Amino acid sequence: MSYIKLRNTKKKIIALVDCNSFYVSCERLFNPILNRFPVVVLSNNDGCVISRSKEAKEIGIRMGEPYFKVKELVKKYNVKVFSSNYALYGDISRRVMSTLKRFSPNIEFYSIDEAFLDLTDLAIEDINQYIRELRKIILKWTGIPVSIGVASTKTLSKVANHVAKKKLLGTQHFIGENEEYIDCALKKFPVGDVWGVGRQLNKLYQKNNIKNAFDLKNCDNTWVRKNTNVFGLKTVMELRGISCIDFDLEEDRKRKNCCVSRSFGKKVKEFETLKEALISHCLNAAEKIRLDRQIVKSIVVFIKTSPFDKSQKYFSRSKTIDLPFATDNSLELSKACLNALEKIFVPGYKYQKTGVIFCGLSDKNNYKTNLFENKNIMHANSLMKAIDKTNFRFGRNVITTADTGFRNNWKMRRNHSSRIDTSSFEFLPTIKAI
DNA sequence: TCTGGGGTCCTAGGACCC
DNA sequence: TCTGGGGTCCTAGGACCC
Repeated sequence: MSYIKLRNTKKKIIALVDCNSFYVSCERLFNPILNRFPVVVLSNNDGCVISRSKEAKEIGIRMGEPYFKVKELVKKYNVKVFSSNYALYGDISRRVMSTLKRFSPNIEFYSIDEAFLDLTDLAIEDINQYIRELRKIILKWTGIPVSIGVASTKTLSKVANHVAKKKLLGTQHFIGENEEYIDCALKKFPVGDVWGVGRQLNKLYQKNNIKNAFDLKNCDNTWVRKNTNVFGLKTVMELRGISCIDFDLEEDRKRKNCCVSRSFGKKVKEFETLKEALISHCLNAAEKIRLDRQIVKSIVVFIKTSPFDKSQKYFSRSKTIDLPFATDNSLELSKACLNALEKIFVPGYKYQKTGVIFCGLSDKNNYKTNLFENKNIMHANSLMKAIDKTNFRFGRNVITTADTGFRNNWKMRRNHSSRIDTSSFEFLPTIKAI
């Protein structure tokens, strides 16, 4: 029985390059004194720990843990704490990725701190030496330490990468090794840590006595397909060394959806404040899609209370609005958002979050204008261009609509920002020549 | 007091049609 | 008027990732 089409039986050589404690490494790059301390970076709103230095991991700070729960540890061990600075991390990420691109044209930018490289067709004599060299060059050129795992499939290269990190080797490869060597690593690898196995699948596998990656590799195909989905089976095949998760090589891949949402700094009850936050998110999303030259035909607006708040019943509601014409016009979009919010707002709740999702984005260039569309569309286009240009030059939200308000009493907490800005001269390091 | 945000993909189930 | 099977398309919700 064959569920999955196998395109190419030739064994591949796939490297996964992953930046170590990426956000922490970025902060340390501009402030080397931090190398002497445990460091953590917090999520938006200073909510959870999302990046930890090696030392922070060692004293027992867990990934994703709420900040207020680790404050004791932070104090005790003098941990340096930072609010996230995505502009900085994005910039450093681009430096790392453009360095990697020199090494293989077949590269998939998988996330802000990870990339897959297809090395199959390169003439590499000694793979081990090659990836060690690669690691050294990235550190030298960008200042960011990385780990590299190499194997014949993406899933196995993820395993190799974990092993490299855990053993503090920096690199680990499964290419050219015999089956027993790989199996030995898989036996020590908890099934819940396998790429593609989340909380639910882990629960299912544990219940069926599938404890590690080796157990999963040897599962019966029919059982896996019946009890999970096609992804589940692809993962199993990949553990066997059969590549079935393709590379996405599209470099300027455009997003299909665009979501902007934030938790509030403190809970919000009034419609007015919800409105101000929502419109502000809507304007940010609109600016994002204009930057990508995309337009949107349908939007979802949502409001919700905190699932952790025991003082009230959890409440969450959303509304989808289909626009008469696809657009990137901030004014049209905020009008639609407001309309949706009015329909879903229920007074009496302490809200934690609101947001907007632009769904099914399409390319503005391919869009044919409609006979019934507003004749003022050209004017609207130049207005949006003028707003975007001004905001780019003088800072975000210099020009905005009155609906976003002036009180800003919904804004998130950001008490530990390093405020590093790579486009500012102020942050250039000073070198003393003696 | 304080628990992130932004994506992608899959599936089940409903609506609709022949 | 009632009944059945099978196909397609759409959508909401869930699972997963970093």
